[in-house]
Amino acid sequence: MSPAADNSSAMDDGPLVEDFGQRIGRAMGWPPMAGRLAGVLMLSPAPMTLSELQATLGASKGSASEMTRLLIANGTVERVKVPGVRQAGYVWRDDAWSGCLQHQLHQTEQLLELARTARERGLGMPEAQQARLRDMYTYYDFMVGQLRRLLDEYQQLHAG
Amino acid sequence: MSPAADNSSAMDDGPLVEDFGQRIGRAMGWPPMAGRLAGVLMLSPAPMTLSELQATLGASKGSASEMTRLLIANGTVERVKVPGVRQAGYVWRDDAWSGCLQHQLHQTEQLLELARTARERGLGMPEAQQARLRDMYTYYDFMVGQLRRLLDEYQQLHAG
DNA sequence: AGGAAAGTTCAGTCAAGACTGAATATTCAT
DNA sequence: ATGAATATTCAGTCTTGACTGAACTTTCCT
Repeated sequence: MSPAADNSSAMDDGPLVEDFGQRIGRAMGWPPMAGRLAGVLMLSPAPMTLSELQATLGASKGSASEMTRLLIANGTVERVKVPGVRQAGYVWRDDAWSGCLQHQLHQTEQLLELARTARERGLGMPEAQQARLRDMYTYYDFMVGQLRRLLDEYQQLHAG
Repeated sequence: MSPAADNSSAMDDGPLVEDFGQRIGRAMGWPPMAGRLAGVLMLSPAPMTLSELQATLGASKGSASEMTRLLIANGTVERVKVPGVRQAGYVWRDDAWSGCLQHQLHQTEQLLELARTARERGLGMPEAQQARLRDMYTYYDFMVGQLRRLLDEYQQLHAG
């Protein structure tokens, strides 16, 4: 956090952070800046304030704020407040990856929902087409069930 | 295919196809047009030619061509050729969804690779940061393993 | 072989969406 | 309560990437 935050040890993770940014960001469907932010926070030894993040990323205040909120919403970052210190700190969560998995599950659930309505709307169609829609439903149904299981399993492993 | 392809039964799946397009396309990281194409082919009773697709989608020739190739590369669509007929037909594959899962696995493998190099590059860092990079590696390692398993399992179920 | 139909490529145009920054709202030490 | 520090919002700008269409290459019937 502000007073003691000497990030000298993190010097020149730049390229690494950029890679993270581009690739994880894209994989998660985030804007690039969110990925870079994730990279920075993942490698920061201490919580960072908004303005430190802004400076490190070379981003605007608005961007830093919005991307931070996005990562919080996705469960990878946590906001910590120290009483007596005005500005909040942001940290990479220990259970960040379980948050990612949860996110993936959620997305898949949306598609299952889509498949369900599609199957219903397809009831008047010839059998061949209905079969296609049924396949889709079956697939997403399978995936949702399995991802739920994976999430459980991962959380078990990670609790110990 | 051309001569017999009377798509009248498919009339006004339009909205459904649009939904598919927007949502599946996005989920898979495809351009919207690829998603719409997937929707059209999934609901088509017979193989469709490039120009039929172009007309149905209201797209350009170039777009129809490139999006078709993209779906083929992703394993959801197949190109069928009938000798004596010049133009090729395009069909939604029966094992399309297993192709999607394969794609997801492949993407995750890329991230595992990223995590692996990150972990190596982080060897000089303080323990706390190394732990973060190890977590990331552990996560993707877990996911790759599990997705491989899921792919197997899904293919089993779908063979019968 | 010849050439017309089919398919691909890619430079250019256009639209979606990421980022900025200044205006606005909120917070909290005093 | 007050106001200075902190954070959010959003209209406008700029970047990225999707789509078009015409020029080019390939295919394969005759």
